[in-house]
Amino acid sequence: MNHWLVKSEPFVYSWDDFEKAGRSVWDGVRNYQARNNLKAMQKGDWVFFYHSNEGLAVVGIAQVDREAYPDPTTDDPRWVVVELVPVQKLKRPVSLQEIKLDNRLQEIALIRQSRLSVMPIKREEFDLILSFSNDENT
DNA sequence: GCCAACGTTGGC
DNA sequence: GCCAACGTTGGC
Repeated sequence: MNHWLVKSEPFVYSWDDFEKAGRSVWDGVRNYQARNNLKAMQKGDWVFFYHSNEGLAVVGIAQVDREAYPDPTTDDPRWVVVELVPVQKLKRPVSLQEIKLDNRLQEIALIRQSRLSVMPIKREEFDLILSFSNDENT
């Protein structure tokens, strides 16, 4: 069981769009590192849904429902997609700022490698961010 | 809107 | 195989 974080620009595809649709084919990834992460996803893995550019926060939890297969939006065989389903919206969004402020989260790719759009995240980091969202005071 | 970081491309 | 030029992403 692995944990991941994917980014989406909310004015292109937001958590609400995702929830409304009930499922998403995660296409358009054109970066090898991100692609390799997509390929490593297994059905049932947990995935944080992060709003980039606007919002700048983790907003919800998704789950991998279908593992990598060729990206139907291109003939190029190098690229793949996975299918995600929404699990639940976070009680409150956890902002990038908060993540940056916590010593225990300094190693996550969201900070270290800000341009990567699909990244692995450690279980402890996942749990910590999740605990932030359940804490009204932060 | 700007710019830093980083990936990709192409000339040599 | 190196590196300059260029494009893209994403935070600020």
